[in-house]
Amino acid sequence: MLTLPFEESHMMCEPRFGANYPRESLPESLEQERQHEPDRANSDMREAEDDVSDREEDEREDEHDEDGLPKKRGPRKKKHGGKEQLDRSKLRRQEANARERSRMHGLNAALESLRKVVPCYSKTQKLSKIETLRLAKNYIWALSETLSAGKRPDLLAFVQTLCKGLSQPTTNLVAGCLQLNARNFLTDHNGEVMFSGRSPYDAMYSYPGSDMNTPPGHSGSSLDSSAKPFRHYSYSGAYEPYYENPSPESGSPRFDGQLSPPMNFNGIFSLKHDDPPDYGKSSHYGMRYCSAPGRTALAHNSMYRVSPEARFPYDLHVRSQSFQAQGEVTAGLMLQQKRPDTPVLWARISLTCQIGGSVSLAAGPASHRKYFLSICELGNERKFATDILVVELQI
DNA sequence: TAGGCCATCTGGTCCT
DNA sequence: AGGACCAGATGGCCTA
Repeated sequence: MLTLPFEESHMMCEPRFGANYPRESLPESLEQERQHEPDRANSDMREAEDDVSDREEDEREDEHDEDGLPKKRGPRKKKHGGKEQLDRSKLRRQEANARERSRMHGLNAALESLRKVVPCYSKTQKLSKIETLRLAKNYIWALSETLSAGKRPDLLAFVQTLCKGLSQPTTNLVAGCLQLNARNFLTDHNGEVMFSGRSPYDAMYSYPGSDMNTPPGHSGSSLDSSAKPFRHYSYSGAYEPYYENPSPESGSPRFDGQLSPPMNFNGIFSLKHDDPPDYGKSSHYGMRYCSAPGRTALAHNSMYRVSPEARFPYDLHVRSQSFQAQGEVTAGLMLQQKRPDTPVLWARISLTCQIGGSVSLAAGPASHRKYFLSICELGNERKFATDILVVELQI
């Protein structure tokens, strides 16, 4: 960013505007403050210190008290020696700057490694330092709570704990990050898993059945309707070392310092950042289609409507009227949130078509206001139109 | 354009 | 004495 090569650092060491900011122009009060509270002196005042220190020393020689006697004073500062000493002083300052720079880089590196082990790691959209620290604190807290509870927590409670004190954008990010991982385990209205695809994370890390891992007596959360699709907690990877592997040091691949927590391992950010520039900035949301190269657009005039079940202050917009469907197609549906102050924790979307073929529901992070539909096995060369699009959002 | 975030410089303080 | 650490100041970049 502003990093300059060390060779150029001497340019930065020059007084930035102190040289052009004569002390005579300082307000008297500031000048007095500077003398009596050196720790609060502004750096611009400090800038010229080197240049004026000798002059100050000379001026003090003439200071006398009310009785005309020389003021008592402490040990006098050593005057700058010759040019050599001045150069040495500058050199030491430059070295100190370099050390400080290096120290801050180390600090930033540590912060970066922290970013990688808290939820929502993204190379392209980094959490700020303060948000990283807050999220890390919340994450530790949430995991500690989970450990002391001895059972898998409610998703909502977990997310809420994670998001405490975070800014709204970070809150959205975290919530969305968690929920997108759960999209493959969503259930339809009958409670059946409709999408059996496996995410890269699933492929890498075996996922325990919730029934096997639910401690006795844990009959689900009080938010049954909302939590139902997430009975396989997407964020369970964070707990799996605890549930599956009693010893965190026993070689779990999840926290080897190389991988982000599983909840980040689903490409949500790649989706996000692969967006065209105008996509993310658009205030209107509609259908968006992401198809692999070579896939053919097969259908047009898809019709959508929000079912009466849609019960929230959202608008549904169709961005495009065509599907590209051959083999598997992923389409994106975006919703416009009328009340951005109200966090939406998850979305469930179901889609039926006039033609045959399996249509899977999908869901995404409501907080990102993007919902990706997976439409599989629609068949080749067959046009179709969607009949009903049901969107449910949990607020 | 204001505000947030950041890197850097800088001097003071503490520690070895 | 010198390095580490800290906090204030400053200016650049980015975004709403």
